[in-house]
Amino acid sequence: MSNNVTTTEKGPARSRAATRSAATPPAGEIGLGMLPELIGYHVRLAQMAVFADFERSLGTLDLSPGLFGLLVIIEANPGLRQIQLAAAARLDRSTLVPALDKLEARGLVERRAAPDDRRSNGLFLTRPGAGLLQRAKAIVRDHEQRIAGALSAEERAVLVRCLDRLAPEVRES
Amino acid sequence: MSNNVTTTEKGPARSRAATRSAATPPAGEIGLGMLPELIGYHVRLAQMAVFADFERSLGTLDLSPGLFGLLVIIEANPGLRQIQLAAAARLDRSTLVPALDKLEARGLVERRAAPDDRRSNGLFLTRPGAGLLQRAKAIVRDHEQRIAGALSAEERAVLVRCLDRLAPEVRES
DNA sequence: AGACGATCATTTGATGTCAAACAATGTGAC
DNA sequence: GTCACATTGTTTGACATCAAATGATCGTCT
Repeated sequence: MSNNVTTTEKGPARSRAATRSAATPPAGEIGLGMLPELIGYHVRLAQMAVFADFERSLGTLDLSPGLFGLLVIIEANPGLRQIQLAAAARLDRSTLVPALDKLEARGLVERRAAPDDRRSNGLFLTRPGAGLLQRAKAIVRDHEQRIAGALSAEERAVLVRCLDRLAPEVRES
Repeated sequence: MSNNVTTTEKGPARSRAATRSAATPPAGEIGLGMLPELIGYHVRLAQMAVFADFERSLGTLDLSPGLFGLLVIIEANPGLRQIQLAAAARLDRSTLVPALDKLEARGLVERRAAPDDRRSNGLFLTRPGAGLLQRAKAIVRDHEQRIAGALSAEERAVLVRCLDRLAPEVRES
């Protein structure tokens, strides 16, 4: 079965093939059209490269960039509610549930019933969680130097400032 | 309610809470710890903001940023093989399959059996696909102006050059 | 020619994400 | 006080993505 698709058409589509020679890239290279003119394209490539290195670095601790971010925010705000953590981490609150389940199952985070509101949980790092986070932070600082090593301190500052000014309409933070 | 924070801890967590005052956010605000010091954090926020605007802009044409990119690359390289498109778009070839299924179902793209290799398909824009892409490109140019409107041409160039120099070790392109 | 490994598209499974629906709880209007 | 509505965490469903396995085909080596 396999080929569901087009396959054996021979008819009208043929004419389009003629245009091909005109737009064909120089040789074995693949053209990207207007994509390199778009800032979002470069942002996406940078994001993928940075995250790949981030993930590889923290792999030894079995932490993803997302989980690391959650630990950092919880450490900075002990007792945080899930909905607040979701907002701070830019995640949907439903996305947070399995992530916290994982962290809690590993004994890194605790959900304690909030005293004033029985709907919500207060989030806390356990002692092992705090310890792991310290090691993770050191690794992340190394990672930061590695990925931004080609940029001077001033260039990094300029980069961050430009990034923060992108798409101001869409940012609610 | 709001202030989750310090307040009602009594147990062992208290010691940690002590260190907290140093890093405590001003008031009802939620602290982010070291995250804002990380370039990857700002890249991620920028990516989310840019893609949100991108998606909103192209929503009228029912195109996602990813599908738009595929159309652009196919237009620039008629007859491209799926594996080549996957590499150019930085997608796994298995991810490409449902995406092309969608584009083909909408009559925007054609998979034609390659003449020289019966394993692979040549990808082509249909006439409606090319027409839709032209409209999408115009929308994307508007989007580009909107998201980068706060940056001068020179700043944009600097931004892109800095982005492209991030994580050089991980980039194979 | 035949056989073995490589390559291409696809299928399947696992994961991360959002959105909608839900139950429990809180808040405000009356 | 009671009832309607809002909020919190969770469950479920849809979707994008990667990775591994599969079937068909290609290339090569002998």
